Amino acid sequence: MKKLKFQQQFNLNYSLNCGQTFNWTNQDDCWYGVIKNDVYCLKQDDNVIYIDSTDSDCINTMKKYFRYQDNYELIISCISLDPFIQTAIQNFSGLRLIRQDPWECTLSYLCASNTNISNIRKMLDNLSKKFGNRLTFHDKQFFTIPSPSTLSNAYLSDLIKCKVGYRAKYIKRSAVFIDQNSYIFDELKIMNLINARKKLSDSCEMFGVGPKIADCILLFSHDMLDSFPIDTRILQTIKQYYRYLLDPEMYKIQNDKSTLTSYQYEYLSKIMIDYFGPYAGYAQEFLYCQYGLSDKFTR
DNA sequence: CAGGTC
DNA sequence: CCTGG
Repeated sequence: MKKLKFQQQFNLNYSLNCGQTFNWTNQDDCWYGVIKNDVYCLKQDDNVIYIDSTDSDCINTMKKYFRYQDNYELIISCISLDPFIQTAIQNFSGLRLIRQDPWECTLSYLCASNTNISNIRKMLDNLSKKFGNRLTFHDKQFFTIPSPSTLSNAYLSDLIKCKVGYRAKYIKRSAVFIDQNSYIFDELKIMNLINARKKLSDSCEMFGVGPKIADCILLFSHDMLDSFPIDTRILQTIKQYYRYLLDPEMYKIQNDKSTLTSYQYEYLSKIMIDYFGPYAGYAQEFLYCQYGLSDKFTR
């Protein structure tokens, strides 16, 4: 058992359970999760997390994963721009963005279209059980998230057995592409958000990745903290609390339930990033959680 | 109808 | 569109 003390605010539950990541489970008063080929068991006490893991370098892995180096207080002060987000920040104080592995993040969000969090968890769990490697820890079974090469060789029919539905072809095609072109993740890291999003969502090789999922991948696994993914919850939040930031012409266009056009998506994204600034992604996560309070929180 | 996309 | 509530 090792320990990691955070100098600034940190809340493990919020960070793992706010819909950024989908393969952690709370069992026996401990958060269990798999990252790459290792199992981690985490508990929090004050600002310390206790770590039990198969990873001998788990302290450093966790420092990276929970963005230990981020200046949390600075970030919070940068985004505390109005009473609504201030409430969200108070309600979820200690929530941190997580730095995920690019492929694991991509696969998770390929599963995330047009469904709910509990179903995303099930899809990922099914994929891991069927295609991942089995690990044993604390007498429990865990499974790694399957690699691009494994999934690129999978039969579509076996993917469909994992209950991913129409996403099976997205997963298969993206896995084939990433297996052959894993360098794309390194290329993205040195691009700016706009170009990186375009590269991901316009690429017909990354089938199933549109602007929203691209923004999630860039925020959660490419250190683009300005990325502000706009999903249904965030769209509702913008309409309710940030409508005054929008050009009235633009507001008129999206008053129904249909999906945003890419033009509308890019417009809204720009407005919100201009407003919240370089750490807009942190703001997005607080707003996402806050919406969960005012609604049936499925998890 | 749910953290969209083709 | 798949699928589950």
